[in-house]
Amino acid sequence: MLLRAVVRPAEGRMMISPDKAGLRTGEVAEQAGVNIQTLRYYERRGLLSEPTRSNGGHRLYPPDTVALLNVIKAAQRLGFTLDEVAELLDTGQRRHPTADLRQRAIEKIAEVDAKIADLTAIRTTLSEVVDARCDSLTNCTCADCPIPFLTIGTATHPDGEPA
Amino acid sequence: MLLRAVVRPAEGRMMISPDKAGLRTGEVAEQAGVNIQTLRYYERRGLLSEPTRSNGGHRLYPPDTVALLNVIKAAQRLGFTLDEVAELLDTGQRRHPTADLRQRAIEKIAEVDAKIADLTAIRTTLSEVVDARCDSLTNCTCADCPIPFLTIGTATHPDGEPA
DNA sequence: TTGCATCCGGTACCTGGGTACAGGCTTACC
DNA sequence: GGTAAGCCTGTACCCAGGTACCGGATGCAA
Repeated sequence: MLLRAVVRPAEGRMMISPDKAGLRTGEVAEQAGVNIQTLRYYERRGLLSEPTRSNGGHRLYPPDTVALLNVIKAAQRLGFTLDEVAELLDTGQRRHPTADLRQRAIEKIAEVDAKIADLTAIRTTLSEVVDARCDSLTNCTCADCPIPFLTIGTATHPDGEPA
Repeated sequence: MLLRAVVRPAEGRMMISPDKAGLRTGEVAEQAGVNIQTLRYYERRGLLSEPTRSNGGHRLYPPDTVALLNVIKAAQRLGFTLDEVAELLDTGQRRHPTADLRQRAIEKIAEVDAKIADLTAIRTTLSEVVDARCDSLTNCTCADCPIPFLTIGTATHPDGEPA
């Protein structure tokens, strides 16, 4: 397992989990910076597998859960939906996933490249705007106006799916 | 006005708008690849200004509306919310917007740079996955596994706002 | 002037990604 | 054993960004 979470020693008396038992929802939520409800939401969505439980039914998470949540958050910020993340994680846990994982990775690279290209284009435009050559988004009076970044971006969703 | 829409001659008998009157909702929607409802939604949201009307109350859009919709769609794909787009467009139409527009552009550049950095990081990871060095997202057995792209991405939303 | 496509406003609904709340049970320290 | 923090399930709600549907009015060509 490569996702090694940094499990800090618990601080308050309430937050100390018994040795070896696992992290409680509050601990995981705090360390990962997410809401407790979000943990259960992710469990429902299949992003987190069902953790073990205490005798009383409280969830006890393995310590690498925090790192996993960071993976999820990073992937989300990069434009992957929760379904895609779930799928990727699921794929990553199967027996001989190599070919499948590779294929998904190849597809994702194309998407990522398209996004980078779009962002780079708009970044260029923004820079030129900052360089005071533009005074308006729609009524710019400057000569060789950079604003029509309109033409970019059509590659991000090549299949025509809405953004 | 720099947004020059390519106004194709109308094709069917139903879709011919009277000369000079402007484009009808259906024409705009079709040419821009959006739903008619979306046009009215954007109008409510302030992204499209209220078009002129026929005597009977039907909307008649200026021809550059199609190009404007392409701007909106491009900006959206790049992670701008409709509110942000509306604000930018609005700013662009004011009397002396230069300083304001520049400031917004500067702020956006930082965001865009962060996103590009994130995407570049994940792209690298994906490439390495494709290079067959990884067989799993969460249980990879390869030596110097690239998968913890977990650490990236925290710069995209520096103010802690959710993704 | 009829007939059909299109458009109108209004309202309700949908998906994705969460959050909040209620009412009750556990945990853990004293 | 008492007590407060924390957790449980279930359900409802929120926001963004659209979409769908309704009953009725318009546009326009034949």
